[in-house]
Amino acid sequence: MARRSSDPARVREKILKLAMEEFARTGFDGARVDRIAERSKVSKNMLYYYFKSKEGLFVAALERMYEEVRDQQRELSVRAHDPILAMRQLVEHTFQALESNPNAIRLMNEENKQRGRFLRKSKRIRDLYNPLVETISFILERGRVEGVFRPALDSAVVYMTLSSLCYHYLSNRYTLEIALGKDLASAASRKTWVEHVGNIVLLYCTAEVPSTTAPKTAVMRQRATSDADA
Amino acid sequence: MARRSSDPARVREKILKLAMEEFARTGFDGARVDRIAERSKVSKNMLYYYFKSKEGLFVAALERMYEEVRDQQRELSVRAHDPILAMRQLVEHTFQALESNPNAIRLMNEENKQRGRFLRKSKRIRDLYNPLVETISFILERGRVEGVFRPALDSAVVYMTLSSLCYHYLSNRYTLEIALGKDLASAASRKTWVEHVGNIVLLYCTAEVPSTTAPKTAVMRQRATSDADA
DNA sequence: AGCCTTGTTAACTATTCAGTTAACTGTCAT
DNA sequence: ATGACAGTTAACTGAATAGTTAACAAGGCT
Repeated sequence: MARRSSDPARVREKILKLAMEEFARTGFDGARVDRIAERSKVSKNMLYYYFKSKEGLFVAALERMYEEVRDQQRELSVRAHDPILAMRQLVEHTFQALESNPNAIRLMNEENKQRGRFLRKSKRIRDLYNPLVETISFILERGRVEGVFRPALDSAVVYMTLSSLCYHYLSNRYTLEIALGKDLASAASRKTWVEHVGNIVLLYCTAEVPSTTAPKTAVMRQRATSDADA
Repeated sequence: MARRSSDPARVREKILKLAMEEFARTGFDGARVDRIAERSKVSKNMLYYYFKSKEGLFVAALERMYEEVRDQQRELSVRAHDPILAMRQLVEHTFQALESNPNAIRLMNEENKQRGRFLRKSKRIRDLYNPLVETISFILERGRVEGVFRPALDSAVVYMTLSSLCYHYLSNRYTLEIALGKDLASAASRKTWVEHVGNIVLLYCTAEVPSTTAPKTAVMRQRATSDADA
């Protein structure tokens, strides 16, 4: 026994991956250290060897998740296009990113449930900037210069608006379905919602540059295709 | 021992109240039956006597929470006023209701985390309709008749929009603060955000009734006071 | 060759937790 | 009055859980 695996880094990595799954699936309190060990096919003490405690492992999982999200958002480069199209693509990208990474939503929810107590423990996470906000700034500036967006738009507000609308739809699917008696899981519902989010964000960005009516017309031309509305 | 309390209903009620606290604070997995019993100052078996199991207690707590939320929303009667003002008041009310009832947010989050598994167990909850959607319908209709809102607005979409924007701000405060490096807890931030949500929703409701420009002007007059934006 | 360091296992421990049991106590209908 | 029933308690049980220990195995350094 105690045979040496070829590659310790890989073992650590495997534990981390399985931990992310477990923590995302069940939350911190629901997660079972034994289960993570079993699934990683290493002895439980390995988790303690590499991560020191259940909390240590959770923080490591969170950090990794944030890094993955950042990398995913870095890959986005809608920057080339016209601002209205770019903003619409950014909304779509944001929604798709969240949709395709449910673990990220669940881990963030867990973190909020714990009132940010784990975030406080990780300088690493606190230092991880969010490239999405920069991308938004870029698009807003471009739009302002071209005269399609109003001036003095705050990228943080735009970020919060679009991410709230995308995130909540996915994160609170079950209670929303109860409140509305609608199915939100279907591809059709999702598509309609994403279009709605795009409309809303663009409406906000283009509204009231009182001298120009041109931009608004542009948005609405696109809106026409989508607005049967969920 | 085994002294008889004056009022069994009150005992049951006390257990339920403390259970709501505990489940909201720590989630289902983090909640401790012993702790609820201790705080309710009854023996643990009382919880099992009245609610059968930890799950039974959780479902009862959820049901109660939904009833409270519904009652709270019933009390709202912005119906009298002009539609634009009414919508703005409705947004404010929604935000305040969520803000003043953090347990509700936490229990709903828990329910979503569990993929609606407890909702499925409670016909009671599934039958609890949400009066807010009706109120929105009412305001939208009024607005349509008066020509300030566009026709064919879907109340469910308006509901999802405003509740996402209010809920997410409160529910995901910690991760949002990390992403943006801003304080969202201050009264000032909250006020600005609520105004922003009002603006966005009204923008959506009033946009593109192409013949009339009057309503838009009305919205914007109000917006002027608020839009330093978060 | 020998030994220190890193990686690894299996078995153990102490505690915590959901749920159970058995006994007891007032109250109310007969 | 009496006995069934609803309400209540304290103590118990068995399983699960986070974390620990001791021993050991393979490379690399001297």
